[in-house]
Amino acid sequence: MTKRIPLAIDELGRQSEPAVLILTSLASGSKHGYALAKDIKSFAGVDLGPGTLYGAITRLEERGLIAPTPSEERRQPYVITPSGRAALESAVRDMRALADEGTRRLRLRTLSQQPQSRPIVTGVAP
Amino acid sequence: MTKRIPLAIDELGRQSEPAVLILTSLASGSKHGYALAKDIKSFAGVDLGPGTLYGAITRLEERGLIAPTPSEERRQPYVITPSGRAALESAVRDMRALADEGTRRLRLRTLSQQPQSRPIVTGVAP
DNA sequence: TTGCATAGTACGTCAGACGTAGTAGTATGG
DNA sequence: CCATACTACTACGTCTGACGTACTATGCAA
Repeated sequence: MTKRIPLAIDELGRQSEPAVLILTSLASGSKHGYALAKDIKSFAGVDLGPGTLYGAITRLEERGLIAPTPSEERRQPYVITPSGRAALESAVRDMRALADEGTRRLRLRTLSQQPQSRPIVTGVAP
Repeated sequence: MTKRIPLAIDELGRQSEPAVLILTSLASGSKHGYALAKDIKSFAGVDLGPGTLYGAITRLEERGLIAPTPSEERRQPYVITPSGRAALESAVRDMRALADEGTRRLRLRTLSQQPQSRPIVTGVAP
C-alpha cells in the first residue's frame, strides 16, 4: 500500500465547512439551493457542487438550523432558524478568536522556544 | 435504515480543523505532540485525542507544512515550515473574511422576508 | 430543436475526525 | 520496591461528511 498524498502539497485539506457558508448565506435572507450556491461563490469564492450543497442542507435541516419554507415551485427556499442563527454566531466568534490567535502567533515570528509566558489577554485595557 | 442524527441537535458537526489548530500552535515555536495537545486545549479549548492529533500531524508532515526536528528523546518535536506558515496565513485570512461576512449578515437581521415586528428596546428592565 | 441556464436528485468514494486500547518511559509516594 | 499517575505515543477501527459525477427536468432564447 503506497501512501497516498491526496491533494497538492502545501494545501490544507478541506475548505471551510459548507455548513457555515450556508448559514452565513441564509443569514441575509431566504434562499433556495441554487441561489445559495451562487451567493456562496460570490462572497467566499467557494464553489459547492450539488453533492456537497444539498448534503449539507439536508443535515442542517435535520438539526433544525435551517427550515424549508412552503413552496409549490420547483425550487425549495430555506430560512435560517433561531438555533441556526445562534450556531452561526457561535461559529463566527470561534473563527474570529482562532484567526486572532493565529495572527498573534504568526506575528511573533518563531522567536523560537519562547517559554510561553503569554496568557491570552481577554480583558480590556484600562 | 432509520435516519441518524449524529450529534446533539443545534450543534455544527465537526469542530474547526485540527490542522489549523496545530499550525497555529507551532507558529509560536517548536513543540512535540503532547505539548501541542495541551497548548491547543489552552488557547482554543479543544481537546484533541491521540487519533486526531497524530493523524493530523502525520498528514501535515507529508504535505511539508510541518517538519520533525532531530531528537533522540522519546518525544518528537515539530516545527512549522515556511509552507506551513504560508498556509496558516492564508487560512487565517480566509477565516477572518468569513467571520466578518458572517457578522455583517447577522447584523442586518434578515431585513428581507421578515415582517420586522420586533421592538428595538434592548435596555434593562427597572 | 437545439442549446443553455436553472434546480435539484441520486448515487458513489474516501479523506480525515474521533474514539478506544495498548505500550512504554519517568516520577512520586507509601 | 511495587503501585499509581502522568507523559508520550502507536495502532486500529468506525463513520461522518466533503466532494465528484451522472442524471433528470423545467423554462427560455435563438
